[in-house]
Parts: sequence; structure tokens; C-alpha cells
Amino acid sequence: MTPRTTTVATAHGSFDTPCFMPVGTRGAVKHLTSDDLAAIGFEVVLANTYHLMLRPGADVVDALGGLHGFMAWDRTVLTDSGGFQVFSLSPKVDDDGVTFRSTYDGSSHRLTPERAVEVQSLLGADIQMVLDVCPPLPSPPEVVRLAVERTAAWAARARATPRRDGQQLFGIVQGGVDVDLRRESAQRTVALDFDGYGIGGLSVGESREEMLPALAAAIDELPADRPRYLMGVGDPVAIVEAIGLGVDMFDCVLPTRLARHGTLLTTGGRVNLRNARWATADEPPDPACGCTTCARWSKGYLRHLLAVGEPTAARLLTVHNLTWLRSLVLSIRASIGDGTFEALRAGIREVWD
RNA sequence: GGGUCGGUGCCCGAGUGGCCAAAGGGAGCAGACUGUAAAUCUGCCGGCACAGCCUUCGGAGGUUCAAAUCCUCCCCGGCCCA
Repeated sequence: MTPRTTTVATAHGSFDTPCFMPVGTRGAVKHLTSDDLAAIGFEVVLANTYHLMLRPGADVVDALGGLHGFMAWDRTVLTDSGGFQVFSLSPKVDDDGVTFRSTYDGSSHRLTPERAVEVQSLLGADIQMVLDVCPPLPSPPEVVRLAVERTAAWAARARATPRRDGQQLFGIVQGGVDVDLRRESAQRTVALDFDGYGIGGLSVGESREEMLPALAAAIDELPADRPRYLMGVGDPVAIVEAIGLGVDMFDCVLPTRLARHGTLLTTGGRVNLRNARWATADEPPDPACGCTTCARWSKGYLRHLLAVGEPTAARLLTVHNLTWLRSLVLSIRASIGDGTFEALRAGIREVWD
């Protein structure tokens, strides 16, 4: 298992990997516009099936030009299936599908593997994800087993559901931190022949020491000619380690959420900008960062905006964290090409562990 | 001048004889956050030699076993009358 660089083609251009994809759950990365994302250099953005089917509804998004027209984004869109909401909202799950309580008005909604594909087709996703069952960790073995079984059965049904031309569908590997289960789940998913493979159910409570072997086992079973996407992982160490194992794609709300909550990602590690020590700091968040926030504003100013609750703070920090993380992944990509990956990886671990 | 309501911890604001170092909110200080129910949540927030003690509820005195809470006088605000 080795790190690799690839280029993935979709109906809306191609993107280079390894890559980080920002999360725009409801059709926007919080506080940013599509122009901001393009300016930073992102090539893929996420959106969420569960949230968009409830508000404004998949048919509405379809009528407004699909996600691309809707959010004025002309590059790749990847939609998550709602599988993560099975984890975060703990709905009623049965063999056939999931029944959610709307977080907006309490109404009841049904999502099946077929329906998830239909909704994502209407949303106009370039890359769809299969509806899966994502159990929290730790979970009893039988719970993880059941999640693997249902995810596999649902994957077959999703695979058999028609989509629009040009839309790709990724299967998802589950299996918790059990290496054998991971391997089995991967084999069964691969047998269905998807356009790419998500590895889900990780970074949901387990340690990195538990996560990496499970990840490695899954990757070991995945075909080399398809993208590998580690779902929901976005801290620097996990990213380098996963890239080291051959992962291509990442998404995570961590950088954007940390930004909204006042934490900066920097070359020196995490920085809590709300801390009193930054009150009169005249330097940018990270002198080594090339983002538009670092180019013009001081930590002292940003801390002030944060302290008084100015919404602009969230925007400026989001721009920084996203730019910073994208640069990190870009530098990792470059290091794979010039043979300095191991050194970079060691450096990242030293700062972030 | 008369009447009346009020003065509570950094700020706002509950409390109206013991269960009060005193609700709640804000500010402040720190922490968390990983396919977004998160511009959110959690902890601390009078002092100390800290399972106890000390100093606080405008000021001074008093009643009581016990007062932020009752009484007297004083100081300071708001409103009403003159």
C-alpha cells in the first residue's frame, strides 16, 4: 500500500487527487459562495441528500438546474446519500430502508437505497454515494455485522437503480474497526463494480490506532483503477496517514466548523483565536499561508470580530482554514511525486500529534 | 417640600427572615468539535491556609438564635404631586 496521485474525470471536468472536498450540506459551504470555493481552487464540493430532499426538495433543485445551476458551481458535485444521517440522527432502520424525522418540521420521511439514487439523480450529482448504514464506534459486533449486511444489500439495490447519463455511483465499505469485516465488506462492494469506493464508518469515535488497520484492510481489496474516498475524515494526521495507505479523496466538516468556532489551522498546529493572548497580535493567522485572509488581516482583528460576534469572522476564518487544508493536501500530492512523502508525513505528525 | 418605586456579585437581573457566596442571562477565562440538527456545546467565573473559614447584596445603627430579606436614620436614582 503506497500513496498515489491520480486524476478523476466526471461529467463536470476532472479533479486531481489526493484531494480534500469541502462540505456544502444544504447547497452552500457555510459563509462562502461558489466563487469563493473556485477562487481557493477546489474542484469538488459536497452536498447532502437528506437535507436537500427536505429543503427545498429534490424536484425544486432539479427545476432550478440541478445542484450546478442551483448553486452556480460548474465543477464536480458529490452528494452524500444520507447514510451519515443514519449515524447522526439515529432514525428507524429496517432491512428495506430508513425512516427519518425531519429536523426541520418533525415530519416523517423515508429513504431507501433506490430512493437515495433517485434523489441524487434529481439533484444532479456527478458522483452519487450509495445509501449505507454507518454505526457509531464502539458498537457491539452484531451491530457492525448488521451494518455490513444491510450496506451490502442496499449497495446491490442502489447499483440496479437507473441514474441519469454521466452520473457516477460510489459504493461504501463498512465494517467498523474489525479488519476481517472491513475486508469482507470491501470484497462484497467491489463485486458490484462501482465507479469508486467510499470507506465509511471511520472517525466516529475510535482511535487512530484502531482506524488505520481497518482502513488498510479495506483498501487492500479495492481495485487500483477506481477512486478511493475516505468519508468524513479531515484532520491533518489522519489525512497524511490515509494518503499513505492509498486514499484519494477526503471530505470533512472539521475545517469549516473549527473556523466558525474560532480555531485556526496553521503550520504550527491548531490555534484558538479566542484566547486572550491574541488580542494585540499583529501577525496573520499563518504567515506561510497564501489565503486572502492571511494576506490582509491580523489575528488581533479576527479575534475581535470573533469576540463581538461579527459574522464576517466566520467567513474570514473559513476561507483561511479551507485554503490552508487544501494547500496541505496539495503539498502532500507534490511530495508523492518528488519522493519526499515520508519526510512530510513525519513532519505533520510531529506538529499535530 | 410631599408621595412613591427602586439601589444585589464586572454588567443586566431574580431573590424579600434560615435550604444564599446568593437563580438566570451577558461579559470574561479555558476546553471540545472529523460523510454538518453545530455562527454550537461544555467547564470555570468573590477570597483563602479550600469537605472549612473569611468578606459581599447603597451607608450607618438596630431587632432576631439567624437579615440581601424586618425596623430607624442617612446617601443616591426614576416617576408623580407641589
